[in-house]
Amino acid sequence: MTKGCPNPLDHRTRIGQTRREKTRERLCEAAIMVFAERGLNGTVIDHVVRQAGVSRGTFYNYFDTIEDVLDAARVMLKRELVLLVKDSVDFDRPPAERVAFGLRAFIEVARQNKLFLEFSARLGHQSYSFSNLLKETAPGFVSSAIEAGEFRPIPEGLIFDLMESGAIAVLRRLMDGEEVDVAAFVAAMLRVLGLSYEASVAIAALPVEVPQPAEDSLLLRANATWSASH
Amino acid sequence: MTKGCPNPLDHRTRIGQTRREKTRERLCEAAIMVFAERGLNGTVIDHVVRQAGVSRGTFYNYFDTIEDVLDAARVMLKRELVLLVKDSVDFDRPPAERVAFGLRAFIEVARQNKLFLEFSARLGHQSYSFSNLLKETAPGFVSSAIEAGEFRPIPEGLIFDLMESGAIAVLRRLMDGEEVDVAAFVAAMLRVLGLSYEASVAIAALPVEVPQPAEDSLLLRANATWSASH
Amino acid sequence: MTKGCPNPLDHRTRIGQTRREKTRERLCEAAIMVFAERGLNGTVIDHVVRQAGVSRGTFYNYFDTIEDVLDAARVMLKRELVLLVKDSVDFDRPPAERVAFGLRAFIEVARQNKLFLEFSARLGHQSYSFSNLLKETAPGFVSSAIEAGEFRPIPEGLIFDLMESGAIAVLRRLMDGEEVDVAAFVAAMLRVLGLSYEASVAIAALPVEVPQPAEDSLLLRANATWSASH
Amino acid sequence: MTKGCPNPLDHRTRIGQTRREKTRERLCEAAIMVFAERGLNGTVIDHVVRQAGVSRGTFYNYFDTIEDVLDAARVMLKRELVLLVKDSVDFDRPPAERVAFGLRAFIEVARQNKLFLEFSARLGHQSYSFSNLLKETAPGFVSSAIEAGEFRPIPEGLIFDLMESGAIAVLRRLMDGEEVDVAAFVAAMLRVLGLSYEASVAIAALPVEVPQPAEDSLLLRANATWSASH
DNA sequence: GATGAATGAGGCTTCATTCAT
DNA sequence: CATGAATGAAGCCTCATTCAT
Repeated sequence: MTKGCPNPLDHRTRIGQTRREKTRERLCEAAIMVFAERGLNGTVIDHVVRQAGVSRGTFYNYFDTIEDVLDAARVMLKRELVLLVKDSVDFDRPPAERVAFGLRAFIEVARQNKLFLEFSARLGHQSYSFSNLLKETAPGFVSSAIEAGEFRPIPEGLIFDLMESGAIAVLRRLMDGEEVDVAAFVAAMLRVLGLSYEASVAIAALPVEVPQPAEDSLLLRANATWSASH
Repeated sequence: MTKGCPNPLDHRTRIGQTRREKTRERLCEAAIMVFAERGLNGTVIDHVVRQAGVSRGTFYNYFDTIEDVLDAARVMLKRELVLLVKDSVDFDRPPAERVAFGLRAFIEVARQNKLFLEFSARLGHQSYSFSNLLKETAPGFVSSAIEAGEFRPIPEGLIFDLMESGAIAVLRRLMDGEEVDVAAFVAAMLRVLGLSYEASVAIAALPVEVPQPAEDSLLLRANATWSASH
Repeated sequence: MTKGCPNPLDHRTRIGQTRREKTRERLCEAAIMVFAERGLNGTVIDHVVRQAGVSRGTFYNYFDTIEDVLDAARVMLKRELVLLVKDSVDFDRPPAERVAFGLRAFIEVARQNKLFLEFSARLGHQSYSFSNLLKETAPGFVSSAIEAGEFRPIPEGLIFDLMESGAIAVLRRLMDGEEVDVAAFVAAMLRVLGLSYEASVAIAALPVEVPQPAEDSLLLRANATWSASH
Repeated sequence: MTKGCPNPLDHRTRIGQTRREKTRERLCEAAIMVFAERGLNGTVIDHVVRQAGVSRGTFYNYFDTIEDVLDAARVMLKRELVLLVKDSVDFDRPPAERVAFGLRAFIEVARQNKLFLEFSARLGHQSYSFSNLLKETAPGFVSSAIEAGEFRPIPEGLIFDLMESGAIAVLRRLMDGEEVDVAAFVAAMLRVLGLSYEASVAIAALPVEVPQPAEDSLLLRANATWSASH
């Protein structure tokens, strides 16, 4: 209550927590870069701490295993991606278009963000996964569309699995530098959902606006740091 | 001692090669079992040689790295699978049915052979892969069907990727003990190829005969040994 | 605010010293509990500061090493024990009875105070030691009794060593939950001092009143806290 | 069965086992030296392997922890000591003399073998222990003597504990370079067993022949190596 | 060829200690 | 004084690889 001299303990605590949070983020960012480059199995704690510029001991103040930091990194990435993809989808459009835009937005973000591409492709289904993203972005979305007669019946778990595993297969090709017909992939998924061949191709061909990550986003910052050294 | 064996060196050589081949197979079999249980990263050479009942040094007489023995094991498995799946497909049937039968045969073999299921699901796209299998079983098969108007246009690489990644996703669910609607998966793939929803569902529902591996096949022998200890 | 406190600096200093002393005691108490549980080698500074509820850095304001805090704790315990055992010994009794009472009082205190038992048994001869206690309680006591013809000649150092090492062996058995014939131990020590078998057994069998630690003693407080979590 | 060419496998196996046993002994010997110098807690695996002149990895081919090698070393030492002390005791002598000779032999061996002294004193009751030695050398020996009326009643466990803890206290004094009246200690133990003061002193004063370890004994070899570097 | 003991680089983990706030 | 984040030395342990028999 004393003006001009708030509880010094609180102050110290706040400072400490801020610093703590910052270090944690540095570790996650570093982990993303290392994972992107070496995959989960090629990554050891030493790589991460060196990339983060902290000491080995510091790592253990925040995580117990290399998997733990991957989990944390995944969560951070996912948070940003959900926002990003959500932005790119117009909720007034019919379900098929929303699926098409979401898938393409996801792939385009990866295509334009090499770090993210490597991370997602390499980590495969262990990484942030599209199906989870879809579930979080729009839970029950497919089911309702099926009930509404927009899609034909298919188990929701299956369509999520196919989208995720398919998207990762696409990213893997992109990472290897191969040409990929993204529209064909999107159209295929739409047919899985019951659309006719013609409709699937038409909707998959609609122009899509690729969402741009915010200037200060983890995605952009990490990509910048990472690209600098490649 | 052997009548009609003029050159003892030849004999010894032949005997030696037989023994050599047998040891190699033992190592591969052992590797499959260990990989099925622990995945690629959990597996170390010691596990394999102990399972095979040979000495550590012997391993290096046949392979250089743990990946090498995995490769060899993959090849052996694939050889058996190609035969198995080929058997189950009647080449007089229309392409859609052949795709449906092939996919289902593959999944059913895995469902009935726990060792193979674990191996394929765990190794994921690193394992023997379905798309490779498809390519080897019937190269150009999809393209011709497209040209013949049986399927609608789609890049051959893409459809292979989707089938492989989708099939592995299915196996992973099976391995986790989840219920999987295999027919729905097969129907989805048929729609990707351009069939109508009704046709896809109808063909996916056709009864399929699961091919049985030969008594002395690697698949069956290894599965028996492995199941004995689980 | 305090009436009759002319020099605020003195006041602050005094307050500070009080606080300082209290923190020091908290650390010692905590150390005793941790040592009792994990022994010297299993104990790390972190355990102690967490038990004491202070920060890691604070530890270094009071001690340099983990051994230092053990030393301090030992001193505190010993101070209390000397008083306790002294109370239980009637100085008008003959030397043999005083030895018997002292030994039994010591062992009974440990028997009734689980924390102290674990601490003493685990730390062994590194802990507060009985021979030191004896020396401090009654220096020269044995020598005089020998000169007075109450005991038979034996090097004072040796008898102290035997009592200490023997008592700790007894405590160790108690800690392991074994039955221990304390009277037999006491009688044995009396025979070492030259008493006849019959006399030793008779005196060791005399009823002894176990001294009770004061309500606010370190012994009782720490034991309470510690017992609460076991 | 073939003369002149016994099974080569057997031969190799035998060679291997011999080598294996030798390395194991080297590690134990090394461990004894290191423990003697630094105690259990000051000893780390690196010290032992360096002393043994083998690689770090080799250690793990034989033991899992530093405690394990201590156990093994204890067993080896004990085996030698049992023989040594047994030799020094004339089984025709009365029980009191046998106890006296055994105790003195043990202490004299330690006094003349610096390595063994340090090892026993430092490891304390964790080390090879006298009471175990006594139990193994002559199980039930004390009980029978009590029944025969040679000693007075005392729990066997207690007398063993007192002898062990007392002997170690004596060794500790010796290690610290203090003068120790070994005869007084032995006499004390005899009085514990019920002998009169005069008898105890008389028997403890009997001349004792110190047993000499065999030339190729672990005790002598290790002591030589160790003394060379002190 | 087969064997398995020995090796040592590489990664993991703990914990005493420092120091800015 | 108290705090706790950061540090890095020190020890632990695994495992691919070599090599004498």
